[in-house]
Amino acid sequence: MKDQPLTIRSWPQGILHVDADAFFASCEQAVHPELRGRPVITGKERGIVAAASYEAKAMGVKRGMRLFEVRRLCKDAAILPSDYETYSLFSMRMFEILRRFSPEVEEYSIDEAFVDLTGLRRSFHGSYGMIAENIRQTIEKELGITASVGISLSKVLAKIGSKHNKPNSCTIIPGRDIHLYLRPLPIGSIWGIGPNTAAFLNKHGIHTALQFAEKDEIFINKYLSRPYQAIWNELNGRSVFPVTTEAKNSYQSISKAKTFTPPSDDEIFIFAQMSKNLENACIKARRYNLAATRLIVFVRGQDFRNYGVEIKLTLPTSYPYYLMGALKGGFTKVYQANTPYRQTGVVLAGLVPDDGSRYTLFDDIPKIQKMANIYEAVDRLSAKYGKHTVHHGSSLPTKQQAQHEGGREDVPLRKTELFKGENKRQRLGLPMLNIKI
DNA sequence: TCTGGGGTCCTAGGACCC
DNA sequence: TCTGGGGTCCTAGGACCC
Repeated sequence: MKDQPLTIRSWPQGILHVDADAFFASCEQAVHPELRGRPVITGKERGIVAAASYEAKAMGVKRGMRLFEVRRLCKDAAILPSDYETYSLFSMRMFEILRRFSPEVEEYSIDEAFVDLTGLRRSFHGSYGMIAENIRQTIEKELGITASVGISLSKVLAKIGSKHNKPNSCTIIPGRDIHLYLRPLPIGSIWGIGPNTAAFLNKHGIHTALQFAEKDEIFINKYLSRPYQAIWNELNGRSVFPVTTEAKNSYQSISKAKTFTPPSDDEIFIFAQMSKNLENACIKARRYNLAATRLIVFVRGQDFRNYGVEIKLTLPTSYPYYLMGALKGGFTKVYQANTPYRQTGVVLAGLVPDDGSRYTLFDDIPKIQKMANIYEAVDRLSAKYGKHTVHHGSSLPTKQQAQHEGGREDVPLRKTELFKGENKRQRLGLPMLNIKI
């Protein structure tokens, strides 16, 4: 077999998973005490439920539900726009609490973390279960939000634990009890097993997590790829996924997509959405000092399928000015006239550190330097006066549309000299800067 | 069930080389 | 020109996650 054997740690682990309960909604309730005990929903800005408090869930509200449906289900629901800055603060404070217990904390997402407690029982004078319960209580006491924790021998088992008795729960899964927890769980509910793999396993008579865990290694290695072999080991109490401490400070790719309701077949409008996506993605890339070597342009039609092309860039860049030509080219390939689209998106891929040293003999270095200066200024202005204070003229038609829809971008626009003849230039794919005053 | 906006990693297969 | 073995790199696309 060409595959390397999986590395399995041979000593017993104490892996904790922390999962905040209805995180966004809980943060709102912690900040606004008058909302406690009431159904709270966030996601107002997108028109769908991003998070629902347990009071709202009890009334049948689900993630992704349209807000008009929510209003029908519970009239007294507080529907709020998502306030990511506040949630990030709560998130950081939660991680800070966890680091008091162990330096090995993996910030898995805004509301989830893994903590490796292996070897710490002695210093806390108690069992892993007691440490876990202590962590849960500290979060509740200090942050005013609740979390569910699970502790076991591996990350996959810890995840099962935190989900077991949500909300506000602490579940310990010792090695000898693993089978009790796995028996009732459908295989598709296991972290890392999606609908496709679940369907495949069902065909082989595997329906529960326990049946999967009990399957012999020969079967697992013959029919499944490495990630699933790893899950199989983890379910059997053999830890293979390490708790990774490094904070995320880079990206493989950066994407931006926007769905519009209703769908549109207006080429100018759709391209403007693209252009805006590109600018947003570039802003993020510049913030992390990254430059793209590939640009992916895609649209999604009413059939919910994505149609995209990938364009290789001659020079790594994070400046829309240099990407506008590629964007236009990609768009022309992907866009079909008289077809309604519901979404556009771009992906900046093949990201490399933007150290400014990647030029060839033929590049116009003074011009590149000038662009760098311009965008540096753009980023500074945006930081000071808000996103898109300065943007490309080709992104403008989205604003007009937003006004029609009564969207949030209702700042009146004043056209400057630069902005004249927008459509013509835009059709030609010429990049432009438009200054919003 | 198909909600929306981010992401990651893995694998198979082709191109190319010796 | 084809035969065969073997390796590496890249890309497209699949599958999952929150």
